[in-house]
Amino acid sequence: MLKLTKKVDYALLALSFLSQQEEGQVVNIREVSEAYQIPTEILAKVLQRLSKKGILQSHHAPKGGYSLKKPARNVSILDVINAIDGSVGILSCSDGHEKTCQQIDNCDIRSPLERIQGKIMWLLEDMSLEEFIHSEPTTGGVLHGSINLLGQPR
Amino acid sequence: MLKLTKKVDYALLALSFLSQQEEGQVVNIREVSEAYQIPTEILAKVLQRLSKKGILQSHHAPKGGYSLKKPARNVSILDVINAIDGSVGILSCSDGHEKTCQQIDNCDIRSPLERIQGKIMWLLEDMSLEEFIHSEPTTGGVLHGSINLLGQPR
DNA sequence: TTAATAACAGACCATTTTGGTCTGCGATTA
DNA sequence: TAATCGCAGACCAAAATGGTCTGTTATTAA
Repeated sequence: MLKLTKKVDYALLALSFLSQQEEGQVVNIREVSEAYQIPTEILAKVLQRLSKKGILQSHHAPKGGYSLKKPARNVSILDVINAIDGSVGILSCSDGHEKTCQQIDNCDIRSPLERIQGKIMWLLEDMSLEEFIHSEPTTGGVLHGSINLLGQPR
Repeated sequence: MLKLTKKVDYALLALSFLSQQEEGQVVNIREVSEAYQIPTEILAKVLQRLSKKGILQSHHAPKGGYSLKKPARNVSILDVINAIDGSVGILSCSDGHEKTCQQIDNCDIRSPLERIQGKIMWLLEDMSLEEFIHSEPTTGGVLHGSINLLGQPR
């Protein structure tokens, strides 16, 4: 529920890794997969999609690999999620095939949910890969301690 | 991706329906399921959980049913999601069993993701059921006019 | 007192989504 | 021209989710 897929995790890890490279440096899949213990085959797919969506530049040759196509500043987290998962949508009926939704006729919650969804998307759109990567570490054990991020002002 | 489950949809629909009742009025599962075409058995489970979590009051008798236990103003959307799905967490490794995460040792993205998650949770916590229900309708076609087109169809 | 009503409980199965594997092809360059 | 790398898609396995089935328990009205 509201969870990112592992593929998005892998994408963000790889992008993080690539961002740390020198300008123009290419990195191949194996290097990334070894750095983070990600199965190469699935990482390959992830990077392919990022490349197809214009986030990565691929160098299709020996000594080739991938590099960022745009500055990390110009890539949003939403871009990454969209590239990998298709699209973000908290509504379970927002798959473009609304006919399948039994509740569509008298659905009281659609527009409120759209508002929430809009906020989430704005939030994801608003954070660039650069900002994401240089995010200050939070203090350890946050997640299992108490989710004290809750009260944190934005 | 980042999608709410149908059970949460059902919960929100039911809560919306219950909010529209007069004070003290109880509604049984069948009435709700007919109003929205939701299978009664699964709706039963959803309402049971809401009741167990203190969001609904159950009346276990003939002519019984459910009613809101607290004013809609005092129930957040996050409360509802937590009641139904357990907990919200965008991290795929945040299940309390981190040992299973291969990337934990050199994970560059954990704390940034925690920040995003915190923001999302704040947003969900900040919206009450009352606000949710009385949300202004968005102009038609928002979903398909813009949001949905951001990613490729699957 | 008892039968009807409605919630409670959990095992169970089906479907969908996701993660991951396997196989082969295509581009580039040393 | 062979080695290295990405590209592509079929395919399978595992997990999450949606939904069904069977039965139990509490309350009330007849």
